[in-house]
Amino acid sequence: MIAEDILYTFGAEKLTFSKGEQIFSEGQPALCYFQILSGEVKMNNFNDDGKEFIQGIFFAGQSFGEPPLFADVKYPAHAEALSDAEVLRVSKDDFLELLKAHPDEHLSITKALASRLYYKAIMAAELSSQEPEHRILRIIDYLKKHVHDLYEPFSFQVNITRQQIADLTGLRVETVIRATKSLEKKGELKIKNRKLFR
Amino acid sequence: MIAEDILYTFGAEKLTFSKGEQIFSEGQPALCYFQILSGEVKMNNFNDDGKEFIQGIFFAGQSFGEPPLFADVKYPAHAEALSDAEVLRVSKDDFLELLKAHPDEHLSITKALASRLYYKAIMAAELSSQEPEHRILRIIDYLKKHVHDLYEPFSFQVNITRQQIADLTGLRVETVIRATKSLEKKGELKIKNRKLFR
DNA sequence: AATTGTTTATGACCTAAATCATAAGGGTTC
DNA sequence: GAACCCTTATGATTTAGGTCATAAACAATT
Repeated sequence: MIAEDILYTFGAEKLTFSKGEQIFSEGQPALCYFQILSGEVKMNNFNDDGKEFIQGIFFAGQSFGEPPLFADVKYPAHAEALSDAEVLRVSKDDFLELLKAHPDEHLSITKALASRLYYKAIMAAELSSQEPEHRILRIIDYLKKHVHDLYEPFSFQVNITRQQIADLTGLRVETVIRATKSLEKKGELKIKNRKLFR
Repeated sequence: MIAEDILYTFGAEKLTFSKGEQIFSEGQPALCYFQILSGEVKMNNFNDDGKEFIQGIFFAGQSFGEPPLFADVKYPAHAEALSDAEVLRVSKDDFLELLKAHPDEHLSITKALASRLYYKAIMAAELSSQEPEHRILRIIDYLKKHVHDLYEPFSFQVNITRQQIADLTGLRVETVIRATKSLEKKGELKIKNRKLFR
């Protein structure tokens, strides 16, 4: 996350997207840096039979879609506004100039990439083999700890749907519903009128 | 990948590991930057029932295990020498000094992180749902294109075992063996005395 | 208040991949 | 060259999770 005023001095434009709107698409060349001012953005893929996989959900203050700027590849996923959202956009060239001019901001981008890589590494190991219940607890714990900074037991009300959990873990809704019930029985989760707590 | 001489000016030590030796372990705090001079290194996890998942395989010239240096978290996986290997090691503090002093090297690290993130994003979508045959072709294509820079059909002799493919994809050896046979029938792979070609 | 759509819920059934067992080929070491 | 181990191979069986169908709870919109 880069300080707003710096972004503006490097030609940032403020864009607004309404809920459900596409920000960029899988396969497009990466031309811009994006940073969220307000709202939420998800990055996702669809496999051959239309099933969605959510790569990640991003919140105000976070940037997204930078890796292809550095790696010179096409976007590996779509980006879509999950709610009405305001986003700052900086062209690739300006962005690279900015990093040169502000080493401390460069470092903060590197840190953001590193922590996403950390999350992906954990999820990869998890997705590869573990049972549904493990996978579900892992994203919930990730959201709780790394996104919402909560640590008290059951202090976190899961604010995404069972369907979104399914799309983040590669499971099916029904499986998520059954697994969360089973997790409730085991005391790992609480369910208060349909809302999950962890 | 950072120029060797620069690493030495920042206190790099050359370490040698023999095949199978552990370089660091999951859960340890990340204290050093590592870059491979010769040999191969894999990063891996083991799940509750002992099944291995290979996060990635790294070759001469590549660095590994940097994300936790930036993200201030513990190692999410083990690192083990796949062959006898020589590795340069720089302490975290020296490494961060190095990045400050050499913005261009910092950028190359950022690029390395970005391209790994790209790979992880693709594999995550793949792992989440696709059938075994898809998954297998994806890592093979990744190795062919991004690691060995080959593009001619069947020019790439897959140099990892069926077991390692299984550990990279989260499948079982038997499934990999059956799927590769089926892929050969479909003309996607060739198998010449047990070796896979793509 | 009625309508429509989304989210959660549950049961029945089916299928693909894991599991288990067993073996043969090839490489390495003593 | 015997012993050992790893890799590839194949068949039989099991099972977890996907698939399909159906519905109730709730939210949003008219």
